[in-house]
Amino acid sequence: MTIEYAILGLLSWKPFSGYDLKKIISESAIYYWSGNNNQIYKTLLQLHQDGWVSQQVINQQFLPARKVYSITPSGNEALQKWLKSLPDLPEFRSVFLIKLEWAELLNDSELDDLLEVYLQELKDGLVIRQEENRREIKTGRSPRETYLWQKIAKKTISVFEDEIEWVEQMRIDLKTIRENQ
Amino acid sequence: MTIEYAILGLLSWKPFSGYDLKKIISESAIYYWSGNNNQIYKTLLQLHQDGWVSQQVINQQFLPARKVYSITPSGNEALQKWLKSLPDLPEFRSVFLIKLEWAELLNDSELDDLLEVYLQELKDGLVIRQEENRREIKTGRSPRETYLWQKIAKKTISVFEDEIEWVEQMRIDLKTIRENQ
DNA sequence: GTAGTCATGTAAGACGTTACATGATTCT
DNA sequence: AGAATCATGTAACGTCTTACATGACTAC
Repeated sequence: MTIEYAILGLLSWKPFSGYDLKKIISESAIYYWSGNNNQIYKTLLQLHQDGWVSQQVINQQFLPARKVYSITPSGNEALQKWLKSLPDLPEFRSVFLIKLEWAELLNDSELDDLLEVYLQELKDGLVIRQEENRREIKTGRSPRETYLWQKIAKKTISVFEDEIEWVEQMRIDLKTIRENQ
Repeated sequence: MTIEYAILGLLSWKPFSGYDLKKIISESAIYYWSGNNNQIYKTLLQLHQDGWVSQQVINQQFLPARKVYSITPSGNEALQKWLKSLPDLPEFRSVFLIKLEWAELLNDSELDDLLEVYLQELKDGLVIRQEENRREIKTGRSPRETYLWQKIAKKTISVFEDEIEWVEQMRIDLKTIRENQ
């Protein structure tokens, strides 16, 4: 389970409640999970049972009690071990690519429509990601960390920028192919 | 279920057996599923029940019977409808990015090791993808399709190339950050 | 009064992977 | 002798999402 370590990593930075984590995970592009309650609250229970996090219940006047989790020394050890473990290759999952593969079943204008709609979605998605990054210009605990965090942020937007460029080039090329027929 | 349509798309190209599909899906980068038996054989059963594919049993001398599936007119209709439907945004899932976010817990040489190992994995992965593309230089049924198929193939390798470049730039930058301290 | 935020949690189901099971042939 | 290929399928399990459930406060 990698969400286990994703949460552990966040708690190594600051203590958070399940509710906080849910927000972070559902709003950040690098955390590719939906950020649903079930997964987060169950994972926190698991982490607590493993002794990797400790829980502090904070009662509130008119609101439900907050359960704030902090990383423990053994949790930190587990996180370190994971950080040093063999990294996984990234996965680029594009259902659009699968659609494109069978685009021969579409006529020229249908394909154009598909590309246009996709392009618009990408551009909207890019704006959302750019706003997400602007909202939190995170300063790290060291120049090295600040650099890495900026590099991560830039990566999430460059994936979209590259995809937009790729589609735009495709539209140009398709026009040329049609003219040469 | 998108694997349903992924299989339907392949069958719109040529008839295939479950065994054939398993191979294609597990070896191709754009089909991001593992290509396990369970999923494929169950999906084919489903597609057959829906009347989207037809089955032809081919008995063989010393080998188990092959069940070859072909797309039906209603399957083709369903596929067309799917092709024209709203495309999903691509997902870039990188566990490495989550690791990098907490790399502050590693010292300089540990981070260097992580980057080096990751880079090596990426380079190995790139070679595998390049070989995959070289194995089948697919010619489409039209210049348009040939172009699209090449564009898809190039995309699967450019994702890796971009990632390699990104990591290499990071190594250079990290060296500079250390020297300026 | 309707929707959103804060805050927890559970139930049901969809989706995906690993591993098991069979059995003959062919390659090293 | 052992492993790989061809070819089907099932069982068990892990992961992930959607939807349900509660309840007070706040903003429009």
